[in-house]
Formats: sequence, C-alpha cells, structure tokens
Amino acid sequence: MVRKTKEEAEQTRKEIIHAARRVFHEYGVSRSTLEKIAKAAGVTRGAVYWHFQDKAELFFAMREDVFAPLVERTDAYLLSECFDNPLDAIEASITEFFRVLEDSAVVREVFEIMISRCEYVGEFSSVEEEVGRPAQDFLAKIERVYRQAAERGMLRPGIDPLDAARDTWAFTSGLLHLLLSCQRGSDLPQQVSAMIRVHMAMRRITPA
Amino acid sequence: MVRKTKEEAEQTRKEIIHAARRVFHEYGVSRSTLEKIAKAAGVTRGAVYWHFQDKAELFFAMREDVFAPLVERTDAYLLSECFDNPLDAIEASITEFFRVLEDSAVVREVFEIMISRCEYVGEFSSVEEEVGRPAQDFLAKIERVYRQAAERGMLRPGIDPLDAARDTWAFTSGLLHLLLSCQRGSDLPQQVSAMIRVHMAMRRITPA
DNA sequence: TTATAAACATTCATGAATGTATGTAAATAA
DNA sequence: TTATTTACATACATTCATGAATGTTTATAA
Repeated sequence: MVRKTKEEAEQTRKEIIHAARRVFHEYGVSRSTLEKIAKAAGVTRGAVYWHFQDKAELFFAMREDVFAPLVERTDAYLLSECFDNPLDAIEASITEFFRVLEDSAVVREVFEIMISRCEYVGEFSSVEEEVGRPAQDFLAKIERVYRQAAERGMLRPGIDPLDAARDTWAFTSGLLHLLLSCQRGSDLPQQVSAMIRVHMAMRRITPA
Repeated sequence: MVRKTKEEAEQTRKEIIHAARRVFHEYGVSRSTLEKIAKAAGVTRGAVYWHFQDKAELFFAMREDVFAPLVERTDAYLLSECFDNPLDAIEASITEFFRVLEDSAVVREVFEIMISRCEYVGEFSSVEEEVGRPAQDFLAKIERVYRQAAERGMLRPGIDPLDAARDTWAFTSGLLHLLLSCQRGSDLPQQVSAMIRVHMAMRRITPA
C-alpha cells in the first residue's frame, strides 16, 4: 500500500517529526541516523527523504513545531494589559514558560535536544541564531515592561530598568539551563516558581 | 624517526590535546575525526590511539586541562578571608571567572565546545555530571558566603541567603550561556562586569 | 652491549550512513 | 476512464570513520 491520501501523508509527516524528536533525544542529533528515525516512525528512509530534504530540515521542523506556540503563550502574559503592575506581567510570563516546560514532555524534550544533544556547527550554526533571536527579543520586551513599571513607580527606586531587564534575562536563561541539565534526583524543579517569585520580589517596592 | 624521548612524547600528547580543541571547536565533537585531529597535530592516528583510548578520553583530557585551574582561581577569591564584606568575595570571584573567559581564548574555546559543540549522550553523558558538579558546588559555596554576609549584617534585610545564592547561581549560569552563544556583533561582552556589579548591588545594604 | 619495550606510522578489514536512482501502487485530476 | 502525479519503498554506489593488526625505529634499562 503506497500512495496515501493527503491527510494521511500529513499524518506520516507529523509522525516522522515525533519520531525524530524521540530519536534525537535518545541518541543525540548527529548519531541519529535517518534509518533509525524512519524505523521509529514506521516508515522507510524514502518517506523521510520525501518529506524533508535532509536531517537539518527535519530538525528545523521539529523545533518550529514547539517554539512558535510557546513564544506566543508567554508573550500573551508579557504584553497583557490586564496586570495593574507590569512586574506581575513579567513574573507571570516567566512562570508560564517554566510551567509549560514542566508539564509538557514534548517541549522539554525539544529543549533538551537543543541544549545538550545538538552540535551547533555546519548546517546547524544557523539554528544558534534562531535560538538566540527569541532570547534577544525577550530582553527587549522585558526592558520595555520594566520601563513601564518604573514610570508607574512600581520598580524599586535605584534600579535602572535596563539593568533589571538584563539581570532577569540572565536569570531566566540560567534557570532554563540549570533545570535541563540538573540530575534526576535534584529538587530544583520544585524550587523554580519560588525562585522566580524571589527574583521579582527583589525589584518590587518594599510593601511598606 | 619514531620512538621519541619521554619529554618529547609528553609534548606530542599536549599537541594532540591542543589540536583536538581546535578541531572540536571548528567541526563539533562528533564530526571531528581522529584523522583530522591527528593531522592538525602533525601526527597520525597511531599516535592519537597510543596516547588516548578513544575520542571520549581525549575530550576528557582537554576539558580537565582548563577546568581544574579555573575552579581553583575563582575559589581563591570566593573563599578568601581578605574581603571585609563577603559580598565582595562573591563579586570578585564571578568577575574573575568572566575575565578569564574573556582573556583566554583557550578557556573560551573549551567552554564553547562544551556548551554548543558537544552532544551529551552515550559516552559523553557522564560529562554532563562532571560539568554539573562544579555548578552544584558553586551554589553551595556562595550560599555559605551569603550566610556570612547575613550574619555580619551586610546582606540587605529581607533577603534570605539561600534565595540570594540560588538567584546568583542562575544569573551566573545564564550570563555564561548568553555570552557564549551571543552573536559576533553583540555588545554583551562589554556589559558583563557592569551586570555583575548591578546584580550584587541589588542585595547590598543601601549605602544610606 | 643487548634485549626490551616505548612511541609512534602504516595497512587493512569492516561497518555504517548518506544521497540518489529507480520501482510501484494508489489517489487525483482531466 | 485514463493519464499523471503523489507518496512512498527498494536498491545501489560511494564515501568515510573506526579499531585492530602489524611494522619500524630508537630510547632505555639491565
């Protein structure tokens, strides 16, 4: 049975992406042969080559699948006007990010692949920029929000908005990396939300 | 001419390690063949196999070469009794770490290899633990120093030493990752020392 | 002085992994 | 209904990396 219908074809495409994620996660990207991925998806290499030009394109597809909706979700909090304190928006956005990371095994797997199971050289060096861009964007966004907080007198006096943004930027990046590389027995996952709260508390005005 | 003297042999061993670093950095670990490394070192694969069992052992040797002295240097600041304010010890230690990273191309290359040019799977999954251990140790050490600062009344009231330590821990890790993955045109390297100063300033008692 | 072993170089067999080329049956358009 | 794609599977050629085996000097110990 060859020649599936369009929907079926789209389905196998998704299955290949899912299989790629599992195989990438288990063996690392460079040791993940297209044969292994194909087998894990229940197809042959022919199918993989039909849907994707090569391993790199498959990698990009896998990444885009989870990245776009994640950025959209966190931005919804960050840019929301519903918070009367902009600092709450930042805290909610970061908290949401790590909640998704905790709840969704798929998202976590993709991040683990990107952080500790992929070599950013050759065809993959462009990925580094694509991964770096959201990070840069995040810095720009929280700087704006911190500035709003300062204007409304809700940022602790003496703290420059840009400085606060850079510090939160590094904090978030570090927490992500530590979380993904922490041993199984670590209690870090349980500390995450508290760490975020403490981090933000340090830049709030003291509640008299 | 084969059969070198012991010192010459040790010299070629070091040259193989240096060559490995350059090749790892350019091609990534998995695409770095022992043939390439050997050629870069001016020897053949025979020499590489003589000194190291396989690529993994060569990788470990390269890492250990720069890691041990670096930890020693930063710990010297962190555990020094010369500072009358423990927060200065933390600040000096972190600053020193990033200064070495900025000044030494060798150190930077090794960190870049470990962070974005190596897949932590298979024989290399143990590296992740070895890299994670210094990070865990760092957390424990700065927690102790923060506690000293609190006892001496030099930590801003309302901040728990453990909370401060965790926040600094994440900040440092994040700054490292952002720095190593930042684009060439970025001005982040110039901001590093200021960011550290700002970070620490937020937990110092307000200078009246 | 000589036997031994160190410090490599060279060669070989083997096993992947990749990309491409070709085969094929069914869906779809005309 | 038939011609043409589509959506794969199969087969093939080529390249490349690894590990082991073996060869070759020469330092070094006895």
